[in-house]
Amino acid sequence: MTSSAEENYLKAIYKLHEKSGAMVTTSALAETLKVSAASVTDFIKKIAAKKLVGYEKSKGVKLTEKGRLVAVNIIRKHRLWEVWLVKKLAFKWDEVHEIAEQLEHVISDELIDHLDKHLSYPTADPHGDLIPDAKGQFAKNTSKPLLDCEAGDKVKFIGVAEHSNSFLQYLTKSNLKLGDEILVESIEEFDNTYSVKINKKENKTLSKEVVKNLLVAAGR
Amino acid sequence: MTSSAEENYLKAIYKLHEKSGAMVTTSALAETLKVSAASVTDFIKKIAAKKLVGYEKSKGVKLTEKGRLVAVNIIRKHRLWEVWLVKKLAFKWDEVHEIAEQLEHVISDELIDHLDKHLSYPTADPHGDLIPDAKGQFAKNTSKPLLDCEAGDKVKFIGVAEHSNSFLQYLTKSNLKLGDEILVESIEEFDNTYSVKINKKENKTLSKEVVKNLLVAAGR
DNA sequence: GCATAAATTAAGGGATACCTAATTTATTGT
DNA sequence: ACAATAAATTAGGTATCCCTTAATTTATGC
Repeated sequence: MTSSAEENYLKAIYKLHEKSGAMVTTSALAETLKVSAASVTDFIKKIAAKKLVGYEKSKGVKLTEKGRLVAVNIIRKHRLWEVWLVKKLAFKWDEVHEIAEQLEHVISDELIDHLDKHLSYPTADPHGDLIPDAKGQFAKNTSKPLLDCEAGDKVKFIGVAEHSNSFLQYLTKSNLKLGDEILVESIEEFDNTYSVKINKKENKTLSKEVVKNLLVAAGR
Repeated sequence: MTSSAEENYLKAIYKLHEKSGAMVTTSALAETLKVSAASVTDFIKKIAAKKLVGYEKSKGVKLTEKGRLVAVNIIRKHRLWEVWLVKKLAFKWDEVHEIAEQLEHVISDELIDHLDKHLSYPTADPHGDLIPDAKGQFAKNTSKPLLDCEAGDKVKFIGVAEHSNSFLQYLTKSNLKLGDEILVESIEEFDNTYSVKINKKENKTLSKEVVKNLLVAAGR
């Protein structure tokens, strides 16, 4: 049995590791989970005793295979619920995170299997984040930031690297949606502002901040 | 804010009151919630302090209007989730209770509103139990036990008075579903066994135990 | 190697929901 | 009416969970 708190710690460790590739530090966890470092050390000892993480004192933690499975399963549930909320319940992509945060802790593998089927086995959530399969496997990630593109590139908008409501709402307001085709017409070298054409129609200028957080795949 | 435990107490009080019409006793609650009577007395004091129940020492409790709203809202959520599980996720009617028991505690009125709409505002759950509206109002209950019918009556099977898996599975095995037409052909006076015809086709013999728990409405 | 930052230990707090045992209060049969 | 019995309450805890501050130890950067 894993409690919600445990699941949240494991999820946080997974995501922090994903970002840095290294062992996850106590302070990073304290920061993301909004608790004191002492609480983190405490809690880590508990989940280490359960073999969910490997812990090297003063160095940090990393997930064991067992812990990784729990974390990935929570991520799977979270993302499937988000798909459901958007696709079936007509929520906006900036409205689903908090609700999915609760739904992800509901226990029933059967439920998730049925939900997965009901949604026709989606591979990405409404923000383009990949959904691992029931065995914890992710499809290969083919996305890169639009910032890595050059003038002349024609790509497809498939995800966001930043999930804040304000960014999501900015995109909505700008009428940018997953699936849109983006043609890079020119890049201002001075400030990395991108001039792009969306879906062969609309011209837009995107700041570096935005371009950094738009994830795209080679268009075709 | 109400915790899951509180919600479960309120729901239990609601249902026990519904059954007996009287104040709900400590021992009845202890029995349904599988805790000691002392724990119930303890807990009751807490929810009484929150004005969720009226408490008369040694007499019992009843819901205040505030408590009734919380209870009815939980019942609403539970039943809507059950509808969803059966209608959209293809669960059987004997598989949904435990899952709904978890989902009912997820907090978000918006979520429930959207779910309600997604399901086209159902008025009954998969067992025929009425679903209160967002204001806590139930439609008028028109059902009665088949036991109250007489030979010659033609009625419609619209609910069950007993929710155990074994009874639900018995009905499934017997190919009896909500919506079926039941014509009472004869009643054995000795043991209250009913001979009925289902959907103008199939003849069945139903024991008193079964007949007591089949809820029907005047057919037409 | 020392100053600073990060992590850990020690000691404990508060919330939640539960328990047993002892006692009090109600109910019921005669 | 009252003794016997059943129901409810009080007293006095326990366990778990997850969190805290303060003090100390361990690592790291210059």
